[in-house]
Amino acid sequence: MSHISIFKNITEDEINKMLKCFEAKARVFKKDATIMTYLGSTSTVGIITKGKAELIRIDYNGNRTILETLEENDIFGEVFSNYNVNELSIKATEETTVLFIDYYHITKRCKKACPYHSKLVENTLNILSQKIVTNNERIEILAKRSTRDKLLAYFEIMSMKNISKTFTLPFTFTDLADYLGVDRSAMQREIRNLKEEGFIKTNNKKITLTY
Amino acid sequence: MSHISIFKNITEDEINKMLKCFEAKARVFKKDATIMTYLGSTSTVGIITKGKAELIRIDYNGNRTILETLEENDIFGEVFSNYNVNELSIKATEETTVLFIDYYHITKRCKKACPYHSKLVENTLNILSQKIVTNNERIEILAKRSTRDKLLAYFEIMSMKNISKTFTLPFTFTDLADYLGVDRSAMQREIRNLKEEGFIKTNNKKITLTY
DNA sequence: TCAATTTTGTTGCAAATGCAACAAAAAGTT
DNA sequence: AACTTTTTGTTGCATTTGCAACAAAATTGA
Repeated sequence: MSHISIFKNITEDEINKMLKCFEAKARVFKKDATIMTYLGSTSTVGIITKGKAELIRIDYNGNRTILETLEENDIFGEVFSNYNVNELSIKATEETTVLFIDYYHITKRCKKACPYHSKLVENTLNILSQKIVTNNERIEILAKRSTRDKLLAYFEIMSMKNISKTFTLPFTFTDLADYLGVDRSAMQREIRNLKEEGFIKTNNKKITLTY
Repeated sequence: MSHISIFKNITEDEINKMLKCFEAKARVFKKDATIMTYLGSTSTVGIITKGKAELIRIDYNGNRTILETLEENDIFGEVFSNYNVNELSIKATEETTVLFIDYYHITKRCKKACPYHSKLVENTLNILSQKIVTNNERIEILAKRSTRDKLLAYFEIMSMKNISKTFTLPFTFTDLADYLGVDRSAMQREIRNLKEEGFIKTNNKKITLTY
C-alpha cells in the first residue's frame, strides 16, 4: 500500500534541520518488542520509518484485538486514540525503526514559518486521509453481521487492492480472526464452507475468489 | 463533541475570499434528503456547517449500516472512502447546510501562498485527527466479540464523554443496533439482560451504569 | 387532533458463533 | 537435526445471535 512519507518532497538537508528543531528521536525495536504503551497522555507520535507494527488491545478477558496494523510511514500515538481504560500497546512484528516526534511540532507552525513545514503539514494531511480510508474499510468489514460476510468483504477489498481475484493474506489466519473480530475456529469453519460451496479456492495463505 | 471548524482562527473576510477562490458552494438540505451518493470518483468534499447527517450503506441484503454519523464541522467525501461496490450515501437527519469544496483546494497550497491557507490546512489536520479518534472508538466497539461487550464498550465511552454514569443515547435504538452492527431485537434482548443482571438502569433513552 | 409511520419491546426458532480441547503441520530456535 | 513454539484444521456442545413476525407505544405530519 503506497503510503506517503511525511517527508515527501522535502530535501534530506531540510529534513535533518527539522528533526533537530523538533527534537525528534529515532529508535530501533527488535521483533516482538513493545514500542509504546498508551497509559498517561502524551502528545508524542511515532512514525514508522522501517518495519511493521501492530496496535493491540488486551481486554479483561484476555482477548487480543489488533486495532491497527502499521507499516512504513504510518503514524501512531495517543493523540489518535480515545481516553481509554484498556491496555493498548504498539508491538513491533519485525525489526522496526520508529521516529518519535511531539505532535504539536507538526501541527503548530513554528515561528520561523519555514516553507518546508507547510509541506510537512500537507504530507501529514495525506497520511491521515489515508488512515481514515483504511479505518473506514475496517469499519465496513466489522459492521457486517456474519463471519461469512466479514470474510467476503475482506476478500473483496484484498482482491481490489491486488487488482486480481487471487491474493495472499498479509498475516496469519489467527491474526485475520483478530482483525475481523471473530473466533478463529468459527472463522476457519466458515472458510471451509466457502470453499465447499465454491466461492473461494485456497492454497495456504493464497486465496482465489471464484465468483 | 467540540469539533474544530476548518475556519478556526481565520477572519470572516479571509474566509469569504477563500470560498470564492475555492469555488466553494453551500447548499441546504431538508431532513432525510440525500446529500451525496458515492458513485464515480470525485474529489469534492462536504463540510457540514449546520445540522446532522449520516453516511449509510445499504448492502445487497438490504441491511442498512450507519458507517458514520456526521455533525457540525465534520468533513466527508469519497476521498475518505474506499473504492467500493456498495451503495454509499450521505443523508441529512435534520435540516443541514453543507459546504462543498474540492479537496485539492485544501491540500494543495495555492500559488499565492496566502497565510490563511496554512491555517486552514492546520485546522483540517485537527479535524482529521479527531475523525481518526472517532473511527478508532468505533473499531474498538465493533471488534468486540459479543453484543453484550459491544453495548458495554459503547456505554463506557458515552459515560466518559459525559463525565457521568448517566447519559442519553444520541439516536434511536434502531440506529444504535446499526451502529453496533448487530440485530436490533437481539440487542434489545441483551439490554434487558443487562438491566435484569443489574449492570444498567434505563429510562427511555437515558442510561445509567450501575457498576 | 387524528391518521399514518416509525420505534420499541417481545417471542419462537433455526442457524451461526464462541469456547474448549486436541492432533497434525509448519515455522522458528539452538 | 532435534527441540520448542506457533499455527492450522477439526470437532462437540452450549450459548448467542439473526431473522421473522406482531402488538403496543411513541412520534410525526397533515
